[in-house]
Amino acid sequence: MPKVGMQPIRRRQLIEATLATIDEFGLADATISRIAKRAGVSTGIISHYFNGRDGLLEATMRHILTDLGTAVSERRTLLGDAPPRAHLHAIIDGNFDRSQTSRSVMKTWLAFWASSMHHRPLQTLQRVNDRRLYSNLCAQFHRVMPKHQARDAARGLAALIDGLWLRGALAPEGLNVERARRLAYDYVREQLARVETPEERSAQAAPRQRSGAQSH
Amino acid sequence: MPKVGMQPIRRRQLIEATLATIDEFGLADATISRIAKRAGVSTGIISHYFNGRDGLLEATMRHILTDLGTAVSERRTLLGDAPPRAHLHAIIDGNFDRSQTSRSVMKTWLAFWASSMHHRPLQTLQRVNDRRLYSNLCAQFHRVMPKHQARDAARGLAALIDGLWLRGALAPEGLNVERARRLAYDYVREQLARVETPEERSAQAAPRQRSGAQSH
DNA sequence: CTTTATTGATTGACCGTTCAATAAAGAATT
DNA sequence: AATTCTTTATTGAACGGTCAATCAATAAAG
Repeated sequence: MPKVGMQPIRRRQLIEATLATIDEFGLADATISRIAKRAGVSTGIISHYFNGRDGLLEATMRHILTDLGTAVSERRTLLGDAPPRAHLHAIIDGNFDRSQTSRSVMKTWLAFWASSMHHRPLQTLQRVNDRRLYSNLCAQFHRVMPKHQARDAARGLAALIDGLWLRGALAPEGLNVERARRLAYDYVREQLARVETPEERSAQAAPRQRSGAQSH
Repeated sequence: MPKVGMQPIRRRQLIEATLATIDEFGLADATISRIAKRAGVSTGIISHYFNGRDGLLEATMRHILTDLGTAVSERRTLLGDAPPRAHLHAIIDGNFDRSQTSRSVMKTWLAFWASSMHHRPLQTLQRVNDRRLYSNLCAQFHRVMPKHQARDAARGLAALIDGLWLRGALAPEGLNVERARRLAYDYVREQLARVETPEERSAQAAPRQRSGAQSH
């Protein structure tokens, strides 16, 4: 066997260079020649390891998504069957993990969001991720409130997270992670406090869950 | 004077064609030849009326922003000094106005957001708009709560609006305008209800009710 | 006639991909 | 230990294609 083991090294280098290049020039002007130069390799190597520019971009998005998934599940596995609030906080914290809140990653995310509307492979990745966030949130809220209410709480929280994140990416001062988390926590608190609000309570009287009363 | 008065007609045509083309192909592939073909004119006309592609894109973003501003202020001028809740609802409604929730406009918005990170003229427009939304919200919340609390309420609501809007643009089923407005209304209600929460009350003293008794 | 409106072929720049050629690292052989 | 040998790694010039901008020429309205 000859010179081997370069693949994982080059892939990491190139994905890193892609993030930096998108950060500096934007997705449209992140040409393979710029990316290759930043990674310190020739352009041909990109096609060799990623089947061209599109493959590299897709791999870059996959990389960020994997980091996000890890950031969330690392926090949640520690929790076991902790109360919903703890899991919701863990999901929030994962979404605002350091790996997701650097300038280059936020910019790349936003670029991919826009691009995913017209690019099938990216669209698939983005939708899988969206649904995962939503259904994780929904499952936790559903532990303490009826399904229709849990759905709305999840929709609201998912939108709030994405919105904080989006505004952080666009704001000149960047994202204030601590404040973003606090605002999301507040939203969780309000939603959980509404569990037994007068309008919702009128139907039943179970102290913890209302497992019998889920009509749409 | 010879043949005159084409400018406003062509400008409207071309902006409309730009929105449709971005909707269909995405910003990166919205070439002047595609836009011109859709508008039924030649490519040269774009440079003639907009000083090139960038000018057309900037004018398109300006056009959407103007519509947004109109949608909001039309609703608010009717209100006079109505209570904060009414103004906040008007701002929400304006942001979810029909002119802002069509597929092509939402897609274009998202594309411009991403692009504005690397393109000065778009960045300026986008930031002016961001600040306008934030400070409008802030001013209304501040009428019934201390400034620091109003700021957080405004930050949260702004993020929620943008997030709902973003997720609507990306979701396969599109944006459910009614539901988005309801979720935003709910957020407003919760924030206004917190006006006299124990933690916040220690400094102030205004007559209000406790424990979730809101009027519509 | 004069000015505005409009065309569309041309031009120059740049981009992604390809591929023949070269380098380098281990394995096999001597 | 020196030598081929073989496979992977890597280069970068060449190619075909596309795009935005330009501009000389034409059309049309007063």
